Amino acid sequence: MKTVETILPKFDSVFSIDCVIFGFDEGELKILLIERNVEPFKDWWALPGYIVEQDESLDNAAERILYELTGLKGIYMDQFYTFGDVSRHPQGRVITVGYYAMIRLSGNKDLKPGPITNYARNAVWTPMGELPNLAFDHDQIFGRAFDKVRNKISYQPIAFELLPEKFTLTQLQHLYEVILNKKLDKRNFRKKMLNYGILKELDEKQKGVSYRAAKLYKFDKRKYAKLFQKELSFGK
Amino acid sequence: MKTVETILPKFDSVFSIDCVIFGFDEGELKILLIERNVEPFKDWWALPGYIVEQDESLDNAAERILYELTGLKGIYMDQFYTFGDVSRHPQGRVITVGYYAMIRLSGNKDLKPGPITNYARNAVWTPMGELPNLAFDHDQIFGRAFDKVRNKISYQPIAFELLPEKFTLTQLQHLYEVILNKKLDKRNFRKKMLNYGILKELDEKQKGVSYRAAKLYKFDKRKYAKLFQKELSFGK
DNA sequence: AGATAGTGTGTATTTTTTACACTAAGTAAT
DNA sequence: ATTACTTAGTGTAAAAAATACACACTATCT
Repeated sequence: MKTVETILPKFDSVFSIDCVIFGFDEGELKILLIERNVEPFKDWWALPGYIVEQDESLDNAAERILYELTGLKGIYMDQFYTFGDVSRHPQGRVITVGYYAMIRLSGNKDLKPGPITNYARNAVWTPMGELPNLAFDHDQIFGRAFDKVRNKISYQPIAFELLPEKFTLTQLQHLYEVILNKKLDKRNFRKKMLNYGILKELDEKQKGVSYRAAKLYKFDKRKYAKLFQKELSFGK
Repeated sequence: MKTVETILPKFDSVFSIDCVIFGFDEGELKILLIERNVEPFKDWWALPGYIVEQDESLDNAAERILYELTGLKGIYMDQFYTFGDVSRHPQGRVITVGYYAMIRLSGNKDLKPGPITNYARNAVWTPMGELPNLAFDHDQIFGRAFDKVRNKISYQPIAFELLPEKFTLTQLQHLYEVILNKKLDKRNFRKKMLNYGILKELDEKQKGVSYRAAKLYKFDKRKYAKLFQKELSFGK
């Protein structure tokens, strides 16, 4: 640390955004990590993040960072916490605002691989079970993001952001199970989910599976909006 | 706004803390507001807040601001959101981290009146029903803090931070009613609250009331710690 | 034709939440 | 000491929500 500080210029105060970008693919929950190509923490894996420009709001900065990295716009993002320990960055005072985002990975044609900049050599969707130690306090940032998501999924329909537009109830249940880290009862899950009345049953079935194909459903935003006043409770 | 900008020096980027300080007294929920004595928004009411120093963490800064204003330490504080719109401060880019705090007002001997500095001419505990329009985006900040508290009180025992150490069940219920903004059933409330097993019944009774005195209770931190893994649900 | 793998469905039990009203205890006034 | 007043304190029944649990069906593959 000391060496780094003396080699690199010091700066005063900066704010940055760090993003925990969740993706769900083939039943697996992943997050997008970049491999740093600059000091400090060169060669470490880290959460994608960047300095907030003078003329952009925090929300815009988060969207911009996500766009630069994935080519996607209009993604669900949510601010969850701000990290401001004095020495969280070895080069100076950096206060960082944490955002998480949720992306449909399966069959998402718009999704570009992260552009390789001089600060990130690599961007990789990393399964939750295989996370390396991250640079700075990013382990802590990730932990808090995941806590927030786990909590939020229980009362807000954010799971749908991770699924393809048409999905089966089993896929939905698996996603809940992965995030909540517990098995749910199939019959009870379906009963509850269908009872909310926010799913639209389609006339279509799953394709390309070597067993009985399941019905496909869609999240019904209209119906959800109507129920919005009442807090729902999912997956508990 | 334009005038202010031209009179006062511009600065680049700063982060600040703004505090929503809740107090509960005689059945009334209040927040601590200061009356600004400097531009911009001179003479307006505002949330207490200040610039974060280079060498202090966000949490420390929040504690410091609270201490300077009330003389209290060790108060329950919680970060709830960070506000970063580009033009939220007319003089430059100020990103502000919102914290809320909870203080027992009734009989709190340590509580000093806020010191009058050159930036705040006055500090006043203002009942929730009588809030004026606030400076900057402080209305919005307050709103989010209150939402957070309303939500948090339903599953975490933060209400006790606002009550005196010894309190009656009716006082506790009133506090929930004020925060949740709805009447609760007396029998159901008591049943539920006592069932959690986190209250300790004392051998004492309320004094100085002109009617039958109620039993006093204490929040039992030990028992709560044991139950902590389970999420509790209060007041729903 | 049979093996395989996941789909889809109902009921009984327990737990939690809700609704609801009167008596008891202490204080204050006469 | 009687009375009026005000809040404390208590239980039960009904409704709603959560849980536990197992098997027949259907599509595909060989």
